[in-house]
Amino acid sequence: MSSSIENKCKEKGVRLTDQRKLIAKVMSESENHPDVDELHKQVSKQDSKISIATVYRTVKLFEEAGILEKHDFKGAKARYEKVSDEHHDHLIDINTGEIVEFVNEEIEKLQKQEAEKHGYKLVDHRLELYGSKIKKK
Amino acid sequence: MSSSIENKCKEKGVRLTDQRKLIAKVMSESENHPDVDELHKQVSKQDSKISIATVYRTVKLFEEAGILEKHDFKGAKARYEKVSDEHHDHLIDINTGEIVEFVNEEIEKLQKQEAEKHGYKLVDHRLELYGSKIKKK
DNA sequence: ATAATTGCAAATGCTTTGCTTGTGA
DNA sequence: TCACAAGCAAAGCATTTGCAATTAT
Repeated sequence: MSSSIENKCKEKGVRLTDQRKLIAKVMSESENHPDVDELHKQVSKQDSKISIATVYRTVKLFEEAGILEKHDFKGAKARYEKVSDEHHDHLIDINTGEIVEFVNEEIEKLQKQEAEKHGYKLVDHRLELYGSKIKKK
Repeated sequence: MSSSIENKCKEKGVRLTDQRKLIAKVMSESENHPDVDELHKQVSKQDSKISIATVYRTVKLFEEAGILEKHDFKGAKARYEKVSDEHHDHLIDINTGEIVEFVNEEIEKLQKQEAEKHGYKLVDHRLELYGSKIKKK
């Protein structure tokens, strides 16, 4: 069966090679925003010949096609996730690197207002929260 | 006379060399969040022998001493600004790279709440707005 | 005096690219 | 078929680092 990302490739007319199908599959199933190295490690399990250059080229291609989203979190390598229907921001665990996704309409609205206040149309934004787990007693 | 950053260096026991004094002076007077290359270009006007490596080492040192703040805005090289008394976030003009600083207590509060909602103590955050100027008619 | 700092060039880490061979539509 | 993609190694870019010479305290 074809992965959700593979389907998006078909919709967008992105040519499907074995390598791309594999990367699409791994990213479709991934829940943890892998970086390129991790992704390469994963796909290598199924195709030991796949080159890291191909992984780089593919994530870039998918990003430009609006299929993957790239994140440059503080002090870390670029990480990728599949684009989802609704926008969300990220809360990053500074101890484990674990990521929690969240949606906060109130903040979204205030951002737009803030930009307008300065005479700007809000085109894009980046909101990242960095925190440490509060331990339960 | 000594610049504001130079004074901070004295307070924090950071050894002052001619190169550091110069970088301190330029950054103290700078209003536009320069990247390392721009900064190197500026200081080179007064000391043509200063090395880019020294500029890199110095901004890093100043950052670790809490004197400068580093920003990795989307798709650009690292830019630096002097640490100011009150925290602020940034609105970046996607056409010119110009930066508008803003403070929004409401958003700050909501960020803290959002983190807590997920069981995290908010330790740090990054909020960047990217926009384009609305032209007046 | 002497531990820290500089300048230089080489090394690094991540990412991109040129080129030749291979392949999907 | 044949424009496009893959693999490899080399190149690119921002940044860091080893080392010998220099300097601040």
